[in-house]
Amino acid sequence: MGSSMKVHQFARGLWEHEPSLTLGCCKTSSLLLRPLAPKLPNTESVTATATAAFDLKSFIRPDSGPRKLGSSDQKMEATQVETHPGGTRWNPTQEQIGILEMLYRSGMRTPNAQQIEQITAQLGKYGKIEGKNVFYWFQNHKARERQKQKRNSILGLNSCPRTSAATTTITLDHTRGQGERSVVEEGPYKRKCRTWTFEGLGEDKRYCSEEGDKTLELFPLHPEGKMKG
Amino acid sequence: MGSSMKVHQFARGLWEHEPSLTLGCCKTSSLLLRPLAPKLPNTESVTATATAAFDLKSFIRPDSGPRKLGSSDQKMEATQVETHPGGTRWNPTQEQIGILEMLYRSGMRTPNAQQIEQITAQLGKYGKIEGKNVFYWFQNHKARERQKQKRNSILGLNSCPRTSAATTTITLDHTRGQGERSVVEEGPYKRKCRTWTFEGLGEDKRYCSEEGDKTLELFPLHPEGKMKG
DNA sequence: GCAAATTAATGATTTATTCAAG
DNA sequence: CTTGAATAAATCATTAATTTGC
Repeated sequence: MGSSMKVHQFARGLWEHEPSLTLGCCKTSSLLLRPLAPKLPNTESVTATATAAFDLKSFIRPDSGPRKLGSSDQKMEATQVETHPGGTRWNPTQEQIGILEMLYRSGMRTPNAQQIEQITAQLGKYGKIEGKNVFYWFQNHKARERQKQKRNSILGLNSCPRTSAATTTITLDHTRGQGERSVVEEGPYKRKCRTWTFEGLGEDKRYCSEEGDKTLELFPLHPEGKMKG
Repeated sequence: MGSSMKVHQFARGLWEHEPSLTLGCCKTSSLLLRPLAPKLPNTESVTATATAAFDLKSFIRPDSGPRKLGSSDQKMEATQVETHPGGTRWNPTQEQIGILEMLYRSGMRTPNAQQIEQITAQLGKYGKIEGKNVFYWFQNHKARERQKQKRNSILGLNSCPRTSAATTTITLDHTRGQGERSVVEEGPYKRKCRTWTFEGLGEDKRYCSEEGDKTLELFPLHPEGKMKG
């Protein structure tokens, strides 16, 4: 709402070729952040006051900006390419796919971090792979199996009464600890239950102090910030 | 490519009370995987062959498994509970919200891993917080601002012609290096462009060897497997 | 036989929905 | 009712297949 205040203008130049940046302060008392704005009253309307020095700039950092076309000399950034031979995206090997499908057929659908770690470790023996690849694979495979099934149920609604015999989808229990299911999840988008009741379970600390800062450890996506070296 | 070779057998152990499973072959020539099924013609029909020994069992690991009812002795896996004092979900402080809104108003929408890391580090000074909280906050805030706006455009379609003046959503460029936008993203679900074409960009190695194994570093969600200490 | 041009798959993201804690 | 968390659906954008012209 209110907000008024201007936001820094930033050099439009667009990051890319190191835009002097000047990230506001930094240097001295970097990070003021106004330790304790009493209440920061009525919701947003953030009045520009409050909040803090802090300079978004230090965050924003567009990273791999636009680039679309032009930009001609790209400097290449080169050399970092290292391995990463031809592809940008994961290109699974037959072994990897085989194992993943096996897991899928055995009923696994949305492996948790721990499982993904293990799977990734194993699949890594057959080719380059990252945890997110495993995650995405399950997401996509699940979704595509679903739509494939929907298609079939619409088109062949009559033929093939039952006895599909093949692929019965073993369905063990990884799914989500449901009691039921076992029939190849179909139906009109039914959710089983999501949160896994893992009340206990690590999750300790993480007061976000300076240290390990594993916060980033396992959260979302966005490959750009691969944090690299 | 080919690779073939075997996968270690793993100690069955876990898997609760190992359900015979017998996922197809296993045992002898573990991991045949049919190095190169010429075409694997008509889609699925997975035939059960292929795939491999490898023992899902070692992966699956029901973790927080079913639990819902029955299943009685769960072995508990216990001890992992650790801290995780009173709350299950992030409870942002005023400072944190203020900063996040500031960033949001400045145009940030989907911060990448690096940005999230920084933001988390900062916000951590005002209270417990994890990277995923930041991520989710942006996701939700964006979505909700959008629907709020949709509501408004439908309801007040007439009143308040334009000149909303307030919050213009500065929109710098973090968003995604677009050229346009700047008008408060609205409209009927319009996408701007996504992939950043950052061909170069670190991303080096990660052949998933044994070492660092940062694979898990930044991938999806699923808090249970917090991997903890 | 190949390589450009198409098309089919499918990896990676983003948006929309849903759930549930507070 | 608000909103953190998570999942599903919709999209994009590459990559491999496949086709086509020479």
